[in-house]
Amino acid sequence: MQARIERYVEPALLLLLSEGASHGYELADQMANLLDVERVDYGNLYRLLRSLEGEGIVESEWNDELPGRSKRTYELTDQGRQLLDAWVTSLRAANESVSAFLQRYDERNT
Amino acid sequence: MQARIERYVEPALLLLLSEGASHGYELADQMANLLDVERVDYGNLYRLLRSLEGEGIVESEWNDELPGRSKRTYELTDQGRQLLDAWVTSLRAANESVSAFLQRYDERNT
DNA sequence: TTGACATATATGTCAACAACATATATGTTA
DNA sequence: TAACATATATGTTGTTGACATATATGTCAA
Repeated sequence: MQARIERYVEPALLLLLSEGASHGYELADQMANLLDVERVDYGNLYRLLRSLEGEGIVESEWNDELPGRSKRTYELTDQGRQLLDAWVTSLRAANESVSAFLQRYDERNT
Repeated sequence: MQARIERYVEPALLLLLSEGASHGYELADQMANLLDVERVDYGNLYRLLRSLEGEGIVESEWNDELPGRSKRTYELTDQGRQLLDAWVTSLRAANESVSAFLQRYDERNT
């Protein structure tokens, strides 16, 4: 039993990319840090990135200039920034709903 | 795109039952009110109730004393109360995670 | 120089969850 | 007696996330 926001990695991804372009492997680290979890699943993250690219939310290109092997670097599109804003609005509403829930619980368990 | 807590109806159900025994059809109304949604899906709610009964989280019995057709009335077990407590702990953590997320977003969008 | 490990990207599989449709029984009321 | 509300229940399906696996390349120590 573990309360979880459905598709939470998606807004986390958008937020991180809104702070600067990055690539999958690095995003996974940043996200684990942001969400305070052990680590996020690489496979699903890469799939999500490709899927978002298909929808015009992010854009990518291979980057060979950094040391190490080639990285596919992603950045947000304008549409992606809009989607992040929509997520934030929605997450605020969800958070208020949960706050109301917890308050109702606490009222009966003082 | 709609931020949603996974299995949110479950803790909502447990909270409502912790405030008093009830039956499925009535719980659906109370829950729509609690979660501030149009309405919850009856089918999935009844299935959830049966499933929770199988796990010893709730107990039920037919109640013919009220007017109208027979109702299967559910109440929480001790195990159910413990599960509610666990949900609350977990929801608090999730809420704090989302709060941190929103704060980080707001910092860059003042 | 090779073996072990970290970095980096990617696909395959599967169970669960929620959305939506449908079925059935019974009570109420116009 | 027809329409509607109450009440419980099962069937079906797409999406999501957990877990497993594959592949390529860079780094570093023995």
